[in-house]
Amino acid sequence: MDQIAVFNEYVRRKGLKNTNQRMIILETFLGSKSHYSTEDLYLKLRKDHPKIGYATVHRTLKLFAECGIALELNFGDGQTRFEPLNVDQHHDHLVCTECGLIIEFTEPQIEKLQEQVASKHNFKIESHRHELYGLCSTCTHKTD
Amino acid sequence: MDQIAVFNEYVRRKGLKNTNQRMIILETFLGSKSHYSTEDLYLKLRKDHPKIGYATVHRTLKLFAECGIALELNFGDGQTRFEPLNVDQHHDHLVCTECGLIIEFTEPQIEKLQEQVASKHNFKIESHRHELYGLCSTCTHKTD
DNA sequence: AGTTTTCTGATTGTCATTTTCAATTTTCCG
DNA sequence: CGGAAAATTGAAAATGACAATCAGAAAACT
Repeated sequence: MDQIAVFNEYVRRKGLKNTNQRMIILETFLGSKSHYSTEDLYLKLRKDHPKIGYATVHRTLKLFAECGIALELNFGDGQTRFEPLNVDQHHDHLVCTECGLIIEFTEPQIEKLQEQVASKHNFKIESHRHELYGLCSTCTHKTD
Repeated sequence: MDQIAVFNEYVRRKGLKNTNQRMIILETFLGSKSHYSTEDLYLKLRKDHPKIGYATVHRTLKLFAECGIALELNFGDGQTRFEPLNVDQHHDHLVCTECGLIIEFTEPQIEKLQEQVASKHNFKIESHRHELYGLCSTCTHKTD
């Protein structure tokens, strides 16, 4: 079941409606590897679909997060970002504090250790977030 | 060197001033295990020190973060929290999405794996953040 | 003590996000 | 199909956390 199917299923189950705007937003959202803020996606959409409002983009992104096909990211810069989420393949992030580059990584061993930590505290993990902040290889070698 | 000393040192080095308000805020901040938002700390302070303004609390917390005796936390609920930081002992967080309980944990092996991930990408870690969200033992057993 | 510099606190500004509401669109059912 | 009911849209305004402003107060320096 792909993301579009998940979304349609969610819409049906919740008695929501399937609109043109939502489909356009979903397709644009999925068709990129980026980590979009509402602003980013709104601006990108505006080129081809100038009628779609900011509020709609924002509400739709929240909806994506709600139904599990998008993940809300917050790198502490005051902008919530959303990334397309593939249920099977979770990943975490390396964030360059200099240039903003975002690298994704997975480390199954860390995931496993997390589970151990959680069970030690009788804690049931629903989600997690793991971000490493620092300098990417390019910025490390820059002379400021 | 304890946090108060670190702060005083920082103030001296930067040519800042050592005011009553800052000392009161620092003591109150250190004297609790909590993870304060500006609002939280402001309200707590107001009981004994109603003259201290919100802006001062906010600026002072930022100052603490700047000089390294506090850590800014962002659990994605739109509120930045600050926690007293002991330089020697880093820890991460388990956050209960139901009741807001925050448990601290440390896992040296995870730290080590992080370093490996970073070096794989020629990335130089400056800081990181690792949070596990889910249900604490109490909330797991609640019947909603 | 006097001067200079920083700090304080009330207020205002800013910016991302959320809500509002009238008009529109979709879905459902006859 | 057609029309009612319900949800959605988009522009605009509201909200809320955080940051900046500024005149008066306090601290540091001489």
